[in-house]
Amino acid sequence: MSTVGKAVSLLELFTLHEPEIGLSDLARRAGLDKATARRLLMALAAHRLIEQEPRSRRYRLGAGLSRLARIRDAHFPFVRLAAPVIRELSLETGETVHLSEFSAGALLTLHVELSAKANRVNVDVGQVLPLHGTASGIAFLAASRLEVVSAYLEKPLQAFTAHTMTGPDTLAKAIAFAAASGYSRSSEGYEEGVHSIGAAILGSDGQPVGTLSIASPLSRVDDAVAGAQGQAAVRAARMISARLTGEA
Amino acid sequence: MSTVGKAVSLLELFTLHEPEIGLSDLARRAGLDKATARRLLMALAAHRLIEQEPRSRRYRLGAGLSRLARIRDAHFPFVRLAAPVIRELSLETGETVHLSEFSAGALLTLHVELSAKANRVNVDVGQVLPLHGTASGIAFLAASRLEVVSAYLEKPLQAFTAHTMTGPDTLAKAIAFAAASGYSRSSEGYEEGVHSIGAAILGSDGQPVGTLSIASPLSRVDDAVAGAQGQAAVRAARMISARLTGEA
DNA sequence: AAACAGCGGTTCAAATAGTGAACCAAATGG
DNA sequence: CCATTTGGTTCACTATTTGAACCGCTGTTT
Repeated sequence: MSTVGKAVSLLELFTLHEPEIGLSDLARRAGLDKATARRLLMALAAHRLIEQEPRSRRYRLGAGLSRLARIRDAHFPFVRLAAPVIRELSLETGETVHLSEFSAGALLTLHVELSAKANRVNVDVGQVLPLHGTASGIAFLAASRLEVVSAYLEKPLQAFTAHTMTGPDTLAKAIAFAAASGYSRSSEGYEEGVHSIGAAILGSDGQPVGTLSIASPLSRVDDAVAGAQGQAAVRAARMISARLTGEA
Repeated sequence: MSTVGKAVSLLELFTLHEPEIGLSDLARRAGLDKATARRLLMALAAHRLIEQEPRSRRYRLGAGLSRLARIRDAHFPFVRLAAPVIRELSLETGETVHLSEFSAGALLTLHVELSAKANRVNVDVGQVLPLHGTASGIAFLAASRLEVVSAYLEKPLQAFTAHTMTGPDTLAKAIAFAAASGYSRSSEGYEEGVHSIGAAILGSDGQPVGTLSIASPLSRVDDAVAGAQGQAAVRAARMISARLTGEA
C-alpha cells in the first residue's frame, strides 16, 4: 500500500466510540511499525489532520478535517439539498427517514428525521450501515455498476439478525426487485423488529452517491403500506438527485 | 517534505472559491510533478478523501472528509458547545459575533451569529482570517506561546487595509494589550469601516484553540462601548473554555 | 521496593516506495 | 486546422520509508 494510504488508514481507525487512540495501539491495528505510525502521525499533525492530547499523549482527529469538510460541503451540499426532502418524506409517511452517503464500502448516515410517533425507529447520525442487510444498501447495489456489485458479493457477508440476507442468490433477487421497482425492501435484515424501504440517490454521472431509507416498526407495515412507502421513497430520491445535478 | 505532507497539501489547495481543480493545475500549484500528483490523488481517492468528477475529470474533496469531520466534531464539540454562548453574546451586544478555530496558521470561521440590526457586519462561515490584522488573531497570538508568536511575526505580513498592523513593534504593543486585558481591539485592520473585539478560547492544555470576535460598524463604537464589549467577550470566551475542558 | 510490562518516542542501515522526464491520445481554442 | 494544453502512462533512478533494537518513563504486580 502507498504511504499515503497507510496514513489515511490511520485516520480511519478513529470512530465515534473510540475517538482517541494511543500510539502503540494505533500502530498495532494499522499493522504498522510504531516508528512508522509515529512518523505518519507527525506528518498528519503538521497539517492539523491529527492532534495529540498533550496530557495523555493520545491522538485524535484534527481541526483540519473540519475545515476541509466544510469546503466540500459548501460545494457538494448533499445534506443541505436533501434535508428538506427527507423531512417532508418523514412527515408524509409518519416514519423515521434517514439519508446516507456511500463512503469506503459502506453507507454513512448523514442526516435523520425522526418519526413523531412514540413507537418509532431511532437511527444515529454517523452510524455506518453495510450494503447487504439494509434496504439502503440493497437499493445502492441495485443502482451500482455490475462489477461493483459482484466485487462486493464475493466477500463473506456478516449476518446481523436471523433474517439478514447473506446468500448470493437471495441478494441477487432482492437487488433485481430494487432495480425493477426503484426501491428496495428489508424486514429485520439489520435489526429485529425494523422494516425498511430504501431508494438510491444518483449523482451527476448517473452513479449512486447515497440513499434514503424509511424505517418503520415491523408491526406498522403490510404490503400495501410498503408499496406506498416505496413510491414515496422513489419520488423523494429522484427529487434529491435532480437537485444534486442542478436539474431543479 | 514527506509524501504524506505532499498529499495533504494537495487537499489544501481546494478552497471555498475553487472547489474543483484539474490535474495539471493541482500539480503546478503544489510544486509536484504531474505523475506524482496523480499517484497521490489516486491514493487519496481510494479512501474517498478525493473524488473525481467523471465528466470534467477535475478533482474535488471527497465524502470521507465529511465522515472523519463528523467523528471529530462528535468528540471535540467546539462549535456545539460554543454556539449558545456566541448567540447570547450577540444578543447581549446587539452585534455580529463569530467563532473561529485555529488551523494551519490561520483562524477558520466556524460559526456566526449575525446582529439583528440593519447596519451590521456580515461574516461568512468558512472564511479564513489571518492572525495579524484581525482582533481574533491578535487575541490568539496573545494567548499563544512566545515561540509561536515570534515564528509568525518573522514572516512578511500582508496589509489588507491602510490600517492593517504589519510592523513588529505595533503588533507587539497590540499583543501586550490583549495579554494584559484579556481581549484585543482592532479598527479596520482587515476591512474598512469594521471594528472588532477579540478574545481567545483555551483548550484543556491551556493553549488557545480558537477565538470569538464581536464585529461592529465603526460608527457604533467608542472607547466606552469597546471596553464593555471587551469585558463581555472575555466572559463568553472563558465560559466556552470552561465547557470545553469539562469544568462547567 | 524490586521486578516487570507496557507506554511513547528515537535511531540508522537496509530496502522499498516515490519520483519525474519523456511520452501518448484526446480535448480545447485561436 | 494546427498549436497548445489537458489528463494520463511508463520506467530507470534515487530518495524516502521502514523496523528491529534501543531509550527513559509510568503504572502495576509480586
